[in-house]
Amino acid sequence: MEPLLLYPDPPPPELAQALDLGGYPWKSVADELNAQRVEPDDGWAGAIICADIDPEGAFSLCRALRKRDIPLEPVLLLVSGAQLSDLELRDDLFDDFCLAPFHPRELEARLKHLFWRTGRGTRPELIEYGELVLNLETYQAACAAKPLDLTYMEYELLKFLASHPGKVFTRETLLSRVWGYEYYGGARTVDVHIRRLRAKLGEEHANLIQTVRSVGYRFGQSRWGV
Amino acid sequence: MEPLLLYPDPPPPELAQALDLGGYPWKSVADELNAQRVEPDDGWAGAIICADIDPEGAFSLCRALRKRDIPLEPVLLLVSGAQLSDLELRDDLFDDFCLAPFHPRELEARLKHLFWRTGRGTRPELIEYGELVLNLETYQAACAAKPLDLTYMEYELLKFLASHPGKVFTRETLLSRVWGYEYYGGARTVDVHIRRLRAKLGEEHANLIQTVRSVGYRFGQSRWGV
DNA sequence: CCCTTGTGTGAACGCAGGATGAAACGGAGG
DNA sequence: CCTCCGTTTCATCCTGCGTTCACACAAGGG
Repeated sequence: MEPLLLYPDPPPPELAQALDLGGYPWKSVADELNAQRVEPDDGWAGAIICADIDPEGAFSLCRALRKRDIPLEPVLLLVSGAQLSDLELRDDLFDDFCLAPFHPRELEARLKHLFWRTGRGTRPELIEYGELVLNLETYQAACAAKPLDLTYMEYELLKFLASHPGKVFTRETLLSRVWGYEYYGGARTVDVHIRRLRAKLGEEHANLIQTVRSVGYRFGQSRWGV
Repeated sequence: MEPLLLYPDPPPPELAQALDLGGYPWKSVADELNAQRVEPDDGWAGAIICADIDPEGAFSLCRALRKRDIPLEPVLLLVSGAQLSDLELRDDLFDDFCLAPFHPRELEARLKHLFWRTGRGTRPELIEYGELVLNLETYQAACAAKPLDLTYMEYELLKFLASHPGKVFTRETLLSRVWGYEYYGGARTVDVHIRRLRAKLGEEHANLIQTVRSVGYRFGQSRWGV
C-alpha cells in the first residue's frame, strides 16, 4: 500500500502511533514542495492534515494538493473543536474531518470509509511468508506470483500453518484446530493434505512444509535455522 | 428548507435539541413505511439515523432509503464507539458518520459539509467491472454493450457483488446484506439467483461469478488473476 | 543386518455441496 | 377474480474433494 501524506513534520505522536498500529504506512512533510520531493512513484494513498497546530500552513497545503493536475484525495483533516466553525468556508479543501483528540478507531473507520468512497477499496487482509501470499478475503493463494488453486481444506490447513510459522503441530493438533474439535478420523488424513499442498506449492517451495519425524509438521524455517 | 428524516421515533433528545438550535427542521419516523407516509412533497433534505439504540432497525432503514428510486441522501449515521468496527461492511449505507455522544457543533459541521458534498453530486451512479455496467440511477444493467433484463433481486444481488469485487461472501452474508437482516429462509435461494444471473450474463461472462466451494460466491477476479 | 516405526505414494470409495429442473407460492395489475 | 411474473422451495442429478486404504520406502535402534 502506498503511504499516506502527513502534515506537519513531525506529525503529532498520537497520530503516528495510531497509523502504525493500524498498519498504514506514512511520510510526513513540511510543505507542498517537500511533498513533491518525497512522493513515492505510485503516488500518495491520501493525506491526513493536522490543522490544529498551524491552521495557515495546513490549509495552504490542502489548497496546493487540490490544485494539482491530479488532485490528491482523499484528504482527511484533523481539527480542534474551536475550528469547527471555520470549516464551512473551506468545504472544498478536504473530504472528511476528525475532531482532535481522536479515538484511533474513529480515525481508522474514517479512513476506511474514505477509501471506499473514493474507490480505492480497503486493504485486503493478507498472510505473507516469503513468496507465499494468502488473501483471506478472496480465498485465494499465490506462490511466487503464481496463483494456487487450492481446495477448501487445503486452504484452511495452509492458512493455519502459515499463520504460525516455525511452530510444529502434531497431526492431532492440526485435526482439532483446522478440522474442528469434535473431529474423529484417521490422522493420516493430514498427511494426504500436506502431500497435496506440497505438490501444488511446486518442487521449489515444497520445503515450506517440513516433516518433523514422529512429531508432526512445521511451516517455514524453525527459529534456529535448519 | 425541507425537513431532515430522523430515526428512531422519538429521536434522542440531545439530537432533537441540537437540530432545533441549529435551525434545522426535522421529522422522526419509526420505519420506512412511516417515512413514506410523512414525507413532505419536496422530499427529505437528508437523514440522520441513530444506530446505537437499535442497530438492526437503523441499518434496515438505511438500506430501504438507499433502495428507493431516488436514493435519499445524504445519510448521516450516529454510532457508538463500539460500533465502529461494524461500519466497514456497510460503507454503502451511509455518507458520513458521527460518534455519539456528539458535540452539537461537530454535528452541524458534518451536516454542512455533507450538504456541500452532495450538492455537487459526488455519489457514483455507475458501477463498472470489465464489460459489465450497472446504472444505479436507472436500474439498468448491460454486459458487453448488450442490455440485461434483470429482475429486482437479481439486480440487487449483482449490484452488491459487483461493488465488492474479489471478495467472497457466504450465502448467509448475502441473505442478510442483500435480502435484509430479518430475512429467514433457505440459503439455497441464493444459488437460484446466482444461477439466473449467470444465465443472463451469457456463457461468455458467466464466470464473472465464481463458486468458492463450501464457502460461498465471489464476483470477479482478485488482483492476481485466476 | 533385520525389525520396528513412521512417512510418502497411488488409487478408490463415498458423501456433501452445488447445479439443475420444475413446481408452488404470493403480490401486483388488469 | 383471474392472470402473470418474480421469488422461493423442493426433489433430483452430478461432480469435486475429503477420506481411507494398501503398499513402498526411509529412518533409527538393537
